[in-house]
Amino acid sequence: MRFHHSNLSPLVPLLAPCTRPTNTQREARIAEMGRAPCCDKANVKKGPWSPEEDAKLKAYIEQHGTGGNWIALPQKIGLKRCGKSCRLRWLNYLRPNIKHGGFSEEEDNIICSLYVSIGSRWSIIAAQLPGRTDNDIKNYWNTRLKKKLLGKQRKEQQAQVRRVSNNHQKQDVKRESENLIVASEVINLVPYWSAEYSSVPMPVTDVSFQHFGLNNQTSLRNLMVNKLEGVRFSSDQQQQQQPYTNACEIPSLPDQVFPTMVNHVAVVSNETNSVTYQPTNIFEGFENFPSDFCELVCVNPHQMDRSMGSFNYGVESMDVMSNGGSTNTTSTESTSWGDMSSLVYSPLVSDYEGCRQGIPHDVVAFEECKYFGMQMQ
DNA sequence: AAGCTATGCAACCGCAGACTT
DNA sequence: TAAGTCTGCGGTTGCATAGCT
Repeated sequence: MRFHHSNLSPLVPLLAPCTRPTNTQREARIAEMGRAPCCDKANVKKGPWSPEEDAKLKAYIEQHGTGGNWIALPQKIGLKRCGKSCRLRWLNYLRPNIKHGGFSEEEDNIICSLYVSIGSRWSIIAAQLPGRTDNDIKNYWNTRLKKKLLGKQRKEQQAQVRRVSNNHQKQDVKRESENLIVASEVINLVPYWSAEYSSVPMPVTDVSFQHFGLNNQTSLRNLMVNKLEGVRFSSDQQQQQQPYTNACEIPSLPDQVFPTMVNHVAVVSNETNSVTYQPTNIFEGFENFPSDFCELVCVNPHQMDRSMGSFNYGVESMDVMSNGGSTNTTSTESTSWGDMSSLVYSPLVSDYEGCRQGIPHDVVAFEECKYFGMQMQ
């Protein structure tokens, strides 16, 4: 266990008298007992970096490396900066081969495609774009790309509303709305690993990506179904106990799979804390489901991700109950990305820090891909 | 030219998880 | 195994500047 004297305020004796502590004393005690601040905030400089600071940091890291300890780094160099600040400056600005601005159409598509698939996991997205930082991509998405896509999305929706208004049969409206999902700009993005983007290196893993993109209705449906399926919505108990260890094992889902999700819901009584099951249509209240979903996917995929997450939690509770109240180990799998340790590394990683100290980002992406039920070969 | 608003981007913050002792 | 420490991530903030009135 490491002990930093700097964490202890010299003003506070270790055996303080039992009087009401001042704020300073309280903070010092907290520092003693719990998590220490990463740096002495009173003595660190904040704000933009000067060229001199940049030069010092760059020169030191190029010569000695980070030493695996960002906290100690600024002291060694003589910088009055927080270690985290140094790390950020290096990763986002000073390290070699960083590209700033000037995102190409190709990069736009990659970002959008991945955002739709995995949400705001910028580090994973950045790992697929050599020279780009997660911060850069995040900023680019928030300031430009999102607006760009929203503009296109609105046009699509307006055109679609006109088409749908001519269709009076409910069934047809539903089918049409589903097509809207697929037709929307975001969904139709060509998957970045397709041959069309030949200049972008294909991820090389044991399992190569083939159909990650949501470029057809089946993929989209599978995305949703598998996300739900992944939390054992199916009545197939055998399948419930067998998490997919390989995306190849994800069964192709029959067209009738949606009706199986119209099932039962756990109702918790506030008074007795008992749980009962009531038959329900889980899409109740989602009469506009397809278009709602489209909006989530196209306008705020991250929100969709969270929405699906709440689905997960709801379903997990069913899982627990269906086991007679015993904890079900599989429920963890449905909320985490699972154990990735057995998966292989891919050479397709950004070069810095040995892929951020060995985190196989594209493997994470693969896991997520698997999680979302994307098809792979 | 001055003031206001919108935009872009660098940097900060807090949290979670991994690692270490 | 528990608790301290460090790193990395995503969300947010604040400043500089461009564009508009």
